[in-house]
Amino acid sequence: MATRTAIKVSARERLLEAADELFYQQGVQTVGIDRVIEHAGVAKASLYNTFGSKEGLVCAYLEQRFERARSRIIRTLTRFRTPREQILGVFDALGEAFTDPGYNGCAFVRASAETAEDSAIRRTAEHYRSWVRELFTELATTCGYAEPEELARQLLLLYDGAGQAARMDRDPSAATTARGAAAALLDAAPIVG
Amino acid sequence: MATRTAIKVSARERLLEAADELFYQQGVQTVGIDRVIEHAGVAKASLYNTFGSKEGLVCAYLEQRFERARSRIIRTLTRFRTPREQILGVFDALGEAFTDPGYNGCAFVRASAETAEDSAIRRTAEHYRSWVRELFTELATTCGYAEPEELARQLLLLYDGAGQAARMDRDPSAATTARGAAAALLDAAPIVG
DNA sequence: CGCGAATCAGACAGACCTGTCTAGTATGGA
DNA sequence: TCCATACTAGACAGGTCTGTCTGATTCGCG
Repeated sequence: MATRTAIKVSARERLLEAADELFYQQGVQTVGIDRVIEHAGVAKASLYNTFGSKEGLVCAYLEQRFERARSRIIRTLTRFRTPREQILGVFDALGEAFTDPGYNGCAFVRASAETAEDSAIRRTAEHYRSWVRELFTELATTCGYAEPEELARQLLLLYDGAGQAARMDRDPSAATTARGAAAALLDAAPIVG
Repeated sequence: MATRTAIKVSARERLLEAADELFYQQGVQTVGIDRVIEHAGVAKASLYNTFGSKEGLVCAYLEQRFERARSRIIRTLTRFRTPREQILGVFDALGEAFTDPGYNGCAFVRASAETAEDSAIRRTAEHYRSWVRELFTELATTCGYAEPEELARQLLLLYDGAGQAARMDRDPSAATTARGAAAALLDAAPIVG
């Protein structure tokens, strides 16, 4: 092996892990650089050499979250065959995430809420958001619904709302509630032809 | 008149107005005390005499928001007669709020996202949230639905999700989308007896 | 061995934060 | 006229923040 990565974890990886824990639990504004490097056991210079700035670290943290969320959802989708089951499966994946005792809401929504209008952080959050929307749109199109975009928008409302409720009410069953509502919307939506 | 309030606006009112603009647009963590008092044209001592701390000011700002949101919703409800129309009317009131060019998401959600777990700010946000949920529950009960609590939870998901979408996608039509989804849920939900 | 890259430890600058305190000013009512 | 109340202006303390910089140390690799 080239650089014994199995034994010694790189500063980059330790920083990302610490950022994930601290930023997600306590918020990207509340947590300072010093807390992150202390938790990671890494020198401050390493952080600035690797990520350039705090904003760079926050974006890397969000991108890592995005990759994980995406692979979790895609993995769930493979368990179902029909697009209708797959749409509802997205809410199952959400429910899985909610059962994590450390669940603290959608990382992208929260980071965006803490950040100014035109930042790179906002753009990263929007990237995730449009991915979910397009996923719903594709699945709804495959189902043969007459207005897949509008249906996808409705499903996204449930998706967002479930994350909100799970956090603010500390109630993981919000995913089940959202799943039930989604099923009702799918039943009610007009099919093409 | 006792203290000529018509001519000179009190420090308290000016502070609340400045807090509303700055905290809502830019976030309660981002905006510092100095910016608030400068924008209000008020001495720092007046802030601490009136509200005790920054947290006190933030809570007062949120309570003012709560009162305004509540009266806006109640005003909208009086325009409709049946409880079903009133449920959908809540989403009309939401749409009104979204058309404000300064709309920047649900103030309670955002303040909560920026704040630690056990703060008075969180409690104020939860207060608002439970009010909305109870309103939906009462209206759903009056409609005669078999499971008004579950239906109210579903409607709250749409309510939350609409605020989220309106902010992140800068799309006021999220209220219309949510209204349409709510109508579908009302049509699909079982009636008692 | 010796080089170079990665990393560590921590001082430092400069800005901003909340909250306290002193001192001065305006004004309405007794 | 005098006093209480409400307010203004701003210095100050003590802390935290981001980001830079210096110098030492580790370690894989030729």
